[in-house]
Amino acid sequence: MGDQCAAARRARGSRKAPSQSSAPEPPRSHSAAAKPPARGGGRAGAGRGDARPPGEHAKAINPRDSPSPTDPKGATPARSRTEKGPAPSEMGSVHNGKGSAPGESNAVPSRKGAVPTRKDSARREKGAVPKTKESPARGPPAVASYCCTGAESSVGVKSGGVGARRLRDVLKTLSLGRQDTSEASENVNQLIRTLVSAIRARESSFSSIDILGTGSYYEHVKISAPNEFDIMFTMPAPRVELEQCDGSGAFYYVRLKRNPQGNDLDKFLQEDGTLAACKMLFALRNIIKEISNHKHTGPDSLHRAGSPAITLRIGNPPMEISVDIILALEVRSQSWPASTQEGLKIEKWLGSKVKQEYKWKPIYLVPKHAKDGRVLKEDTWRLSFSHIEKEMIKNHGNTKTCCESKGVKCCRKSCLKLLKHLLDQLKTKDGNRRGLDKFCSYHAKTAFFQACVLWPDDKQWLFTDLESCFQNFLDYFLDCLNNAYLPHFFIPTHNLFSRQLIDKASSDFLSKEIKYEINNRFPIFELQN
DNA sequence: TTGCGCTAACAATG
DNA sequence: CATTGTTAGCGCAA
Repeated sequence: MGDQCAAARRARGSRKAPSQSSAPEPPRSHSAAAKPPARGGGRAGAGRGDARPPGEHAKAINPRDSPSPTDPKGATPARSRTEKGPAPSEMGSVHNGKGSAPGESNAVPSRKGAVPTRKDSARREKGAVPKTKESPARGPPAVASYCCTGAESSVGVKSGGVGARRLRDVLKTLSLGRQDTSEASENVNQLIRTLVSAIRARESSFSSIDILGTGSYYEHVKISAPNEFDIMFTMPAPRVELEQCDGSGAFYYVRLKRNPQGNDLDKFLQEDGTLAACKMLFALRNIIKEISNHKHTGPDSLHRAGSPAITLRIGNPPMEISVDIILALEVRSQSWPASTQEGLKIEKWLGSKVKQEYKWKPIYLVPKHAKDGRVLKEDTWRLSFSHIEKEMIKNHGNTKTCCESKGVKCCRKSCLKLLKHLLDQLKTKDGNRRGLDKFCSYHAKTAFFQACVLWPDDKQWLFTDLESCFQNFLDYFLDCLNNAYLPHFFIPTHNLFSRQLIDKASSDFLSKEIKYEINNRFPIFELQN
């Protein structure tokens, strides 16, 4: 999926010289307790004293724990920016969202929701970095934010400093063009409307499917180009019984509760009474294939084994769009499975009321093979919470007015976009080698939600603190990698970074690459896509 | 089913 | 940098 896109455009350089700037230590600090970190970020350094958080912090800068500062030139400066480099990107990963992981869950570290906290990070990687406040880690005055190069000056640059400015410039290049979006959405909507009406007419079992846009485009966090659309075809299901089929708590066998008069799904039942995911997917795929006949790519490229999606491609290369159709059973009026019990810990962030409302919503089941060791179990279904994820991203503030025209703008979505972009670029650069192909945008999204819980307050995500917030977010992501622990947001026992899913080598490699980017002010962001 | 009102996000303007 | 106009998506009601 994914790919380049037209985009190469934009990007121009022009940014001011690096000057110094520095932000007075970004507040990164929040220990798990979440203190208000951010603030301060760039803006004036005013009393740094106060701004700094308690905890450790210090790392304010870049030298973060990375073992090697990689930074060659000592402190600094100036980086050459290559302004133009090709580089297609896009995380191709939209891949199947969550990975499939069998039961794993390996040890879930005890820190439950808490998450690592930067102390953890500090300590891993040799204790080297001191992190106490005044003594920043490595010698140099580290100061100043990663953005600034050695110079210390802490003078604040207004809004954040050079680093912040660069990040904002990067964000700008990630935004979707209006014209492209307009054309893409029209084509996609047209396609979907056609498909749905044909499917409804052609197969009575599918007569009540409905459309639910999910994924980054509909969450407004799509980056670079409107070239990937995820659309669920939801199908109301009668009451069902779920039988967990592995230890992850994400995969299930589905049985219909007795229903005297039968129902639309009967034809997809197997002898043991379970609902055959494969059969349903197959039926859907056939209809889609007939309808979209030849027009879109060849038939068999439609569906990747094990993936819940049927992928259609429309348009031509410069602006090719991939549309993922995902069949989903909608189960309502049933409480969520036990494995979700400890998940969705959003009380402090969005509030218990909101949580309760979410819990009343249906859950979805998408056809996806569970992998047990090396055995593929077919006809299993995976829980999907795409609708809630979309809702949370849309309504992401601790206060009601977050990001409203009248309210204060936060940088949550920006941070997520930047992380996605970073992963995309790294994958592109390394050609998905060294295991980077195992990472997908769902990891970024999950880490994002966890970070929102870790730092629930809007004040911890002020847009003016973009730079330090992004730093903190990356630190958290690195912690997850290093601890091999990134719990699924709704199913905490499902560890997306378990060693079974992501081997140590892959995770160490990604971790190293990210640290390098951090320490060198994200040279990879200079590449154009 | 259609249309209205609202929001988020672009894009142009100054 | 703030303002304003435009568009897509979405929920709601006629």
